[in-house]
Amino acid sequence: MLTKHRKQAILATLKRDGQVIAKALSASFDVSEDTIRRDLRELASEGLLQRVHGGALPSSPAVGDIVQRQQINTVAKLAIARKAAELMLPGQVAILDGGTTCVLLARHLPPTLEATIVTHSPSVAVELVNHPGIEVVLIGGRLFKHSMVAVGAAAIEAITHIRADVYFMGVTGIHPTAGLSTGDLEEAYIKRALAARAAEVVVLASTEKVNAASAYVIAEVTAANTVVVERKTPTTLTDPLAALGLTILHA
Amino acid sequence: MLTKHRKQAILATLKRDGQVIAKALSASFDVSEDTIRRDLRELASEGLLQRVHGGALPSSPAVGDIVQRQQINTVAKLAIARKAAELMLPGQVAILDGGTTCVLLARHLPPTLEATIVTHSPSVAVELVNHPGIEVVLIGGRLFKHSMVAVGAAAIEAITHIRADVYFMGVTGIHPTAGLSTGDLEEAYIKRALAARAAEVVVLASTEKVNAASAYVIAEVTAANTVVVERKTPTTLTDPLAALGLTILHA
DNA sequence: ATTGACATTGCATGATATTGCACGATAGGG
DNA sequence: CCCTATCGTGCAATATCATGCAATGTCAAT
Repeated sequence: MLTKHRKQAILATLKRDGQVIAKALSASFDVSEDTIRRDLRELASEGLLQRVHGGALPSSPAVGDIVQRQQINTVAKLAIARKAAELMLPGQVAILDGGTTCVLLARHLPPTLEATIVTHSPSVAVELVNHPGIEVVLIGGRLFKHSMVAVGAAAIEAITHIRADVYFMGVTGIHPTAGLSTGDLEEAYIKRALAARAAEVVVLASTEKVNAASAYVIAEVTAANTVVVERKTPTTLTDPLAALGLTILHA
Repeated sequence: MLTKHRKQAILATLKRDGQVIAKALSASFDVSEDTIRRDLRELASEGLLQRVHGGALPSSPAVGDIVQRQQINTVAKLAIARKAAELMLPGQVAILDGGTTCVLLARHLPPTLEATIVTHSPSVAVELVNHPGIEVVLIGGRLFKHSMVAVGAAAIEAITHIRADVYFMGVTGIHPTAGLSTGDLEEAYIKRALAARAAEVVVLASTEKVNAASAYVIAEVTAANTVVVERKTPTTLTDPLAALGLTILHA
């Protein structure tokens, strides 16, 4: 058994069980506990796990949780959300996508604003319950857990009964030729349906999304779209989009 | 069991239940109460929880909307929710009402349960996102902010496309002659529609609801209903219902 | 094939962490 | 006010740890 293989196996076990115990590893690999301890120490120094008395734990808590995604790139997302919130006008009907940025947008709507928000995200809905002036319309459907939004035929059907002034869309990629894209097919359908029902589409994206493309295309990048990105080396990153006639707002 | 793992589990339990009891933790982790006390002391010194006699409470009171209502009669509601959670069977399709008790029910579903939950409450939906085995179907519609559930024609229409095995219903009043009632007309319509689409209806109510009546009637009290109430002077309070042939479960 | 540099491993040893128990102090309910 | 459950502390037993060192294995150059 090679050292490297053993370390890989340790990491695999850790990922599977959420923890590893030195004694158990020693037995299963048939090496001394000292060797395991050495392995764990080295893996810990590489940041691949977190050493604790008796074994080890994952260095970063379990992934996949929306709470966690919420914590990455918070500053940029907050800036984008604030900027986008300014675009809402009193009396408008706006569609809010799922995703952390849209939750932040909902949180930062002006407290005195009177408007209607349509959303297929329970998180956004919960966020808006305490806002006195916002009427909330919830789009139902099967809940896609990864991004926590309603998808599927029921959602598509419900969307056809809506007409909105503006749709705040979150995307995974904005690419000059690949267009607007996202990582899930069902979500792409939903976003396309929502975009079709709104007079104006505002895309919210941090600059890391610009020039990136995901598997499922939502729409072409056209002059009709407004993109809100954070202010960050604007010339280099947004030029490809500006060339397409997109309206670009820097947060 | 690693010490750190145990502490994480304590924090998770605390987050889930809103409180932890030293003795119960000692039993569930199979360590001495001293060890638990030490853990709680250390977690408290890190500001992760607040130590109290007999156990611990969250350091910062949970934020959110219905949290305030959630804090009244918590013990009874929690007991009811736990009892009702036991009624769920694998593979079933269940409808969950809005309301704090149903959120608690969602939170206490067995982690290994595989089932489908239909709900018109974004709060319940959000609660279930991290449950690996539960498929969530969201009923859309206009959001009634007071109780934070979807209501209106769109919701009624969506409900007609559902057939469920069981409907866990929250009510404001259970009265021998006035029947099951609630405080909002729209909600009453929704509850009636949901009840019509479920093979079995389980009413969740603390004893204070028994013999009370609100403005809008949902349904008559019939032998077909099961009522879950907390165990509290059962003879005096539930007798009027038992006389009607209701199945009564004491939590 | 041999040699030497280097990595890996297991063991011994002293250090540290964790745990359960004993005992007196304290808090809460009746 | 008393009684009981819970608490905090000191202490001893055990488990786990880090380190040094010697034995063994690996591999490339000769």
